[in-house]
Amino acid sequence: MWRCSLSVKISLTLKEGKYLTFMYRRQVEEDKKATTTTLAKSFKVNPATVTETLQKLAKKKMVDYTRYYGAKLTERGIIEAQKLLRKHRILEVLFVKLLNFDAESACEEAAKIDHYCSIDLINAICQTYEHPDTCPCRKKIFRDPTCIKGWC
Amino acid sequence: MWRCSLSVKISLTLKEGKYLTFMYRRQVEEDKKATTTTLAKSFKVNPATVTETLQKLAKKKMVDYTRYYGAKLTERGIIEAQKLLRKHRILEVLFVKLLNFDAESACEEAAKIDHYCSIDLINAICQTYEHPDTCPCRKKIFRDPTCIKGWC
DNA sequence: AAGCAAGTTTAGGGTTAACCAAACATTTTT
DNA sequence: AAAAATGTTTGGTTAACCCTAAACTTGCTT
Repeated sequence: MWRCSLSVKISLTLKEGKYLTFMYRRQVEEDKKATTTTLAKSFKVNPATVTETLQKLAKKKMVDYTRYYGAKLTERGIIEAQKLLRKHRILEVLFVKLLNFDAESACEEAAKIDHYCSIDLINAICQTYEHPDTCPCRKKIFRDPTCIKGWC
Repeated sequence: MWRCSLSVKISLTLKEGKYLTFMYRRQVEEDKKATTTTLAKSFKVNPATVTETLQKLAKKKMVDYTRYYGAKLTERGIIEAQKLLRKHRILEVLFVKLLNFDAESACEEAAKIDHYCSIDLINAICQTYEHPDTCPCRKKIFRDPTCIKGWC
């Protein structure tokens, strides 16, 4: 949830968020393109559904979408994806460190709730675990400037 | 998510779950009735919406609903409400003990995600905190028979 | 360069979960 | 027994998902 220059609140639906993080992993972390078909297979939906969601994300300025070519995350899209991935990965850290979950279960459980967790909650966990910079499977956890390290 | 005798999966929507726990607190913990108006005010919705939801809960055998009289949780409704309240309160324990949240913030954060948390996750937290029997505001946390205490 | 296959989009739907307003029905209160 | 309060029905709306089938691009192949 953020505001653009004209103070219009824009928020992402659950699936939109999932698409964004999926695209981020592909585009930024793996330098591969996420095609309509890739997304469709991955989310087990009809390609038409992917196109629809991509167009919605384009309306929200999260991706640059070109018909038949594909979609690329915008600056905003990248920021949102990083926020979501941060939530996801901080939760994974919690589940592994506190509950001794293996990385895979941690990921599954995190995926169920990451979208619904507030930033405050995530920041509190982040602080408790001393601002970890990687998740259990070594992927990067992005910094949130409002989540400040204690000055000790 | 459970099955009735004919193996038909029945699950509760987010709001249905919220109604159930609200009614439980009223009916069982406070011995007051939850009227349509009470629910409508509490959830800030039109009374018509409450009636609709109550009827859906009745179809799912979670409440006994009588027009103009009101609704009472059934045995199943009580069980479901207890499961949900258990999730909610275990999360509260986590947030207070691990993150030093105050009881109120813990409740708010728990409310955002309790519905989406799996039983496995909740049980793991429950075990980590040694099967607490009360939440931060002293309300009862119900036992889940599948959440076994370590035999040490 | 033309044609075809693979991939993608459009068009037109469908479902479910939440809502609401207004008219109507029932209780309760006075 | 009216009036007031409360509850329900009716007939919508919106948003988030999803789908099939037909039409369209694009790029590859010959």
